[in-house]
Amino acid sequence: MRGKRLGRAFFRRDPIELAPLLLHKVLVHGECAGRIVEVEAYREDDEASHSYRGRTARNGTMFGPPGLLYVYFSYGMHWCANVVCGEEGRGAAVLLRALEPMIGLELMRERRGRPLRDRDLCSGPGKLTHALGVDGSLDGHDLARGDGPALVDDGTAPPARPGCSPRIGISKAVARPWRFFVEGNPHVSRAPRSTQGMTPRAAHDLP
DNA sequence: TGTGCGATTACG
DNA sequence: GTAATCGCACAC
Repeated sequence: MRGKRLGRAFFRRDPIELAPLLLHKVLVHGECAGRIVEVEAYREDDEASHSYRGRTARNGTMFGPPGLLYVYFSYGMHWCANVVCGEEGRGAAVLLRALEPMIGLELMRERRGRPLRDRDLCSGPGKLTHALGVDGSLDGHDLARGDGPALVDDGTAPPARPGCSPRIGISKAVARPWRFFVEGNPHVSRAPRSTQGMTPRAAHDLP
């Protein structure tokens, strides 16, 4: 994987600004790598965010410095990975929802344990962590330095016009269109794979 | 100390 | 459409 590891300054932004910038960056872990094609922004003043009611045992990592990996256990079965962002102590993060597999597809298929098409390997937040071997032991890992998982810029620019839609699987703040994805990419987790004419700017005025 | 439910997935 | 599966957050 040729490219440069993203440093802490890159992550020191509002999640709604950072989220579309993460599209086309590459998540690297061990022998596997995949290009980010779908993310969701979660702000601290956002009822759908784990950080909305302040720091707890589960979400402590969200309040750490930007660039930490926040990994939590979902539905008693799956791990989900986020990138902590904004100033330290804020409680903002971007959820990684789908990757386009690039390297280590056979290992991904082996981990996932099913005869899957490429597009089924990492097309969901629980799927991508499983495929890349990311679990709770990596909660709090610093993506900005050292070994282990990294976010890499391989020179591919983010999409000029990312898709934008409401976030998936939440029951609060459902109208906020803070899910961003690579329009038309087959590795995106699920419909809508095309934008609904929403813009993140408009979202700031939504309940 | 009890319990409802979730930033999901896979299968019928 | 819905079972699986369990830790967390908050009510009691």
